[in-house]
Amino acid sequence: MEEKEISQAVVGRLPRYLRYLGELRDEGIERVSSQELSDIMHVTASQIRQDLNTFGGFGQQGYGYNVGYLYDEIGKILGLNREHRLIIVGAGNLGQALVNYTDFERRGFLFLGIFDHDQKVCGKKIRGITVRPMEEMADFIRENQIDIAVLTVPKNSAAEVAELLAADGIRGIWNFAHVDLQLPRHIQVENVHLSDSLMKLSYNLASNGRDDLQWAESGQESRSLN
Amino acid sequence: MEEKEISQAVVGRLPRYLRYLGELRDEGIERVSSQELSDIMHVTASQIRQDLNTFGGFGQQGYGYNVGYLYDEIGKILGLNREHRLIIVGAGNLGQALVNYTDFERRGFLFLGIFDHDQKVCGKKIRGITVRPMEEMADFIRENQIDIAVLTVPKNSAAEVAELLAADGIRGIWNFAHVDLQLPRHIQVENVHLSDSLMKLSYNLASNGRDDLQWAESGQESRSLN
DNA sequence: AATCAATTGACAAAAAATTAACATAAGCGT
DNA sequence: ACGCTTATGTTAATTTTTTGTCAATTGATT
Repeated sequence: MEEKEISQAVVGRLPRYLRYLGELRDEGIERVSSQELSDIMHVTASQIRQDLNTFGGFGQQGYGYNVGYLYDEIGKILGLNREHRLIIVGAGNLGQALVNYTDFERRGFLFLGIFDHDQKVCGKKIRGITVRPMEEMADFIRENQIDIAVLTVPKNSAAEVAELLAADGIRGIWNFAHVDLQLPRHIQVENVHLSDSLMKLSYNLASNGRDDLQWAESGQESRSLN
Repeated sequence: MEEKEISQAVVGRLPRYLRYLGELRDEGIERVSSQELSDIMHVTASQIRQDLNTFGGFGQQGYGYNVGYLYDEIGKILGLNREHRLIIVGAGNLGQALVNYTDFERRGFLFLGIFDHDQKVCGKKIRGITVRPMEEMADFIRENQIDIAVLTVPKNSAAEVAELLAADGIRGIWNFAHVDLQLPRHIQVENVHLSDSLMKLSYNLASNGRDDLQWAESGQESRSLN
């Protein structure tokens, strides 16, 4: 299945390509060259071509790239062509905020369950989804073929809960807890360490004045955040 | 002031060093070698020494690093020794969740104001902070010496609001809106593009089975955020 | 049909980041 | 005090990432 080990740096840029291609598509633009995209996105045309070619020849010499086609292909690469079934673990403020953010659903990320240790919030409904006690989680994951768990529990219980999730057959964890999870390698972990991000901003404020690139991309770090 | 242009890759790793050093310190451990830290954090000892030396010689040959001292120094580098004064712009679910997350305050990031366009939420109190109308924002920023704005408005109004903030003298923007902001270079922007992060996770699930590193760092990265 | 302009995909070069190696300095034990 | 061990800071090597270049291919134009 796998070809030759694609770097996370490249993968991290794909969502941004997708976003700009979506905008072009919505404007009714059918074709785009790497140079045009370069001008809009402020990355080199060479990098765009290199990145896209990592996954295949989506363009045509002398023509450029078909916006709609490229959009779809990148979406497929990112796994957006298939449905993802998620649960939120930890019904605190952040967990609730994520459930209420409907953009994810439009991308095929379906929030199917919410779990919390606290009996007081169990039973409460958030956007139509009932908060359930942790005890029901294992069965729920299996019965509803959940593949991703969003971990929004306090940092001191994160490791423990993550191990439960791993045991219950979860394939990926979107980790908002401020710890590094140690799990079997077949389980994918994507960290969102908000305080790390804020500290990076703080650093860049402190070491001010420098002519940093304003146009960095998120993650990796943009530079931002990432 | 500035020495020789420090890479964002290095900066992005500092918060993680800080986190592990804080844990060691809390355990009462006074000294640590790059090799010990390497074992705990799963990065090479060489990288740790290289990273730390970017900012100065914090260690001592034959001894290692003093945990408390190193912790403090990294904190200073990240600007955590001084107070940061923030406002939240956009009192939606995410904005409210961030205000309620008290860990930031412990690091010296003080939420002093919340602003929203919607008259219905104005006047509401979130953790003691009153939501104010956007019209009052400019004065508030000046009167309270706000340096960072947390941008949690919908993506279609983000650019507009960001320009207001820039005009009002904000120095940094922590941007949760799913757009790239185009602002004067002296304004630092740190992006948190959550959907990008989720797509990365989706990719790594799709291209499964690969023996990806379980121990990647956030941002950037890491394969996280950032 | 033939030429011209545009633009990719591939390869090469350059730059950046990571890892390795090692000389040097500090502590520790005898 | 002396030698041995430890572990940094630094330089060098390696690897990865990014950027530049160009032949080859397509579409447009005459």
